[in-house]
Amino acid sequence: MTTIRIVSKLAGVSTATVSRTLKNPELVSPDTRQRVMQAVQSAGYRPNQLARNFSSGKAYAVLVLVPNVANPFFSRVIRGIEQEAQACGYAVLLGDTQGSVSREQEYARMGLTSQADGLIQLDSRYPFSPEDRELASTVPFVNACERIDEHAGYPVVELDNRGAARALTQHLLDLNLKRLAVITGPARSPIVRDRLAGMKDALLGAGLTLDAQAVVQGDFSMQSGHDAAERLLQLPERAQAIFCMNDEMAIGAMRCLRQRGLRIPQDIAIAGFDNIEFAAYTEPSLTTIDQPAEQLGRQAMRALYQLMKGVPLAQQHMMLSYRLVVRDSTAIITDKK
Amino acid sequence: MTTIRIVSKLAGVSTATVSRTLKNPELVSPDTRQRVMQAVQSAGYRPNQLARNFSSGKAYAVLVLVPNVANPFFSRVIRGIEQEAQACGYAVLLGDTQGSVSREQEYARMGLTSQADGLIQLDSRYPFSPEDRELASTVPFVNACERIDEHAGYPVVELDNRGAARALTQHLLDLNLKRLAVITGPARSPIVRDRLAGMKDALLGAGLTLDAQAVVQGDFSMQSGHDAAERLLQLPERAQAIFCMNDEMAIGAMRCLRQRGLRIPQDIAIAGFDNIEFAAYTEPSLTTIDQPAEQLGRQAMRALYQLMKGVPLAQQHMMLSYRLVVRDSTAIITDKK
DNA sequence: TTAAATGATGTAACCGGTTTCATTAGGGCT
DNA sequence: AGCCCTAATGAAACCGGTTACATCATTTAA
Repeated sequence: MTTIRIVSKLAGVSTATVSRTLKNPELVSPDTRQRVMQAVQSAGYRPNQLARNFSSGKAYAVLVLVPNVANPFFSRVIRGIEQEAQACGYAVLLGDTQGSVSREQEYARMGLTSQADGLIQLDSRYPFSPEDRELASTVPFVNACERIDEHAGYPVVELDNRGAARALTQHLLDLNLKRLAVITGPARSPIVRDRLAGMKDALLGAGLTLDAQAVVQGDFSMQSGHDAAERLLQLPERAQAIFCMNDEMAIGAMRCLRQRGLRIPQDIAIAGFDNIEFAAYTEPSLTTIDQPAEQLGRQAMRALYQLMKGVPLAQQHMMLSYRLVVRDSTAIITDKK
Repeated sequence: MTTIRIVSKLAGVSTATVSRTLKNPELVSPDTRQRVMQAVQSAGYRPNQLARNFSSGKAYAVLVLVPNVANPFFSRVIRGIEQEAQACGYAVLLGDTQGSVSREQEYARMGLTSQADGLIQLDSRYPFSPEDRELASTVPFVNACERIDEHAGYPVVELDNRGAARALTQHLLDLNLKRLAVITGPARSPIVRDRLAGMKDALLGAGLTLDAQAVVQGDFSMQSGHDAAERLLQLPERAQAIFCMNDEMAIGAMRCLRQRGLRIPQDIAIAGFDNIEFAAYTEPSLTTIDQPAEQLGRQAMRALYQLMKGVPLAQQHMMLSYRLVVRDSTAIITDKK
């Protein structure tokens, strides 16, 4: 391997000068600069990044913890993170935790060993193991999309989930649909609670309440949406609309409803959340809340970058706004008064 | 930061002994070992991975180049890579190239600067820039899913695309469908050519040929599938079945057909490729070729691991087998003779 | 004319592990 | 007792950059 010493010999200068030529050319006289560049060229020299990192004590890499890269929403968030990271001169280390706490903790350790300069967690858990907590307190950390439960205190970039759920519910109410059902995600998830709260906000405003039986839990998978819809159909009184807490579950639910011969939205309306690309291509197309996934990722990375530079964040809690996307799955004609 | 020297002081031994205790405990006497572990504990010592990497000359990281992480197929492949990498003690660096050659080359450079010990390319291009080629020849490299065009010579892990396309086409022919159309991907892609060849194999076997007009090019996006279907419908004679080279385009095409009031599969059958999760939830559900995406990823990572260890590969060309998944989009009842 | 400031470059320490080689102590054998 | 072998440990080099500090030449200011 060609090292800086070889190049310095070739150019007849010291290693310091070679280093300077490459990093701060303005500190070197023009003709020395030229001689060095010449030597770099002819030797095919590439500064060893490992040595640079070691020397600077930085890895120039951030670790992204995600429960599942194959999830269409998360993968978009990661895309956003990646773009911003690239722009900041950072590489992205991927940590697919598969929802496993131990894998998460194992990955998180990379923050303590300087393998990653910062962490972005897309799940609702503080990733460090209890015994690592104290050391971990100095590791730049940002939480995105999901909010960490517990006693918070971590920077978080998320959607206005409550507001979004409220707006979506209001949309359903505006269609004169009064008996609403909801397919939630895992109960431990703070965003599920936020969205539920938003839904109740809107119902309350209309003088309605949510029947406990009409709240069914899923796990954000299509299959679970399908199963949840099945359970909802067994209730004595059929809901007029189902609000699903992500698009995948809505897609699963829609399939179940169609199999039962129900027409969407005439017999029952459906709404999702996220606005994944497929939502526009379902039959019927899916009304949903658009989450600016890439934006969320970029914003999280930007915040992390601040932290890594040692700049305190202007605000710990960054909330991005949603957009209601009305499509055919709630296309009901009402006579507006 | 706690360093190995601090720990060595604490334990009253040399740094060498601390290092040995952590990496080769059997070289250290039991009571020294205990004393060192004690010191490690009380100091909260974590060996700096940056220093380890530098010292060993390895980054213990592999770079994955992907045109788009948000693609459901690629993200599954990445999942497979990640799992296997984790098992091999390697981290995964994500390089989303967005199809841009320059981003690709910029990332590939990480292989030359020791930031990554190996590369996996999921696109059909050799990622190094022309001036880097010579140096790059020593960088462990594996190509997966897509095959690099040119003068090959790189290890590749891919599906038996030709066989799969042949089987799928045969399935359509068995349903007594004779006028077939196809929505392809970008013409430069070798897998597109392979699949086209497989399709022609089957047609030839049935004494049929593919009408040049019935071959329409897409770009693997849903929108392009929609548009391509539109074009196919404008042909004088309507095809009886459309073979789409991925599921997304099939989904786009299906949407177009339904908008035109055509029934699937009665009026026109549809088949996709990949078997992404959504294929089972479309209306009607989609007949497709199942690609073992995670498998492809794992296999690619395993091959790369071999190369990084310096073990030559038993075979340069690894082909995984497909599985035909018949669903409703080709559910046509035929009277079997 | 001389002191001080500036610019260009070199020397060598440094980052935090790993590892080679040397040294020492202890055990077994003749 | 004397020798050899092995196990345990330490001293120090090393990995390849970066950078603080020293040095020297040249210019500027007084």
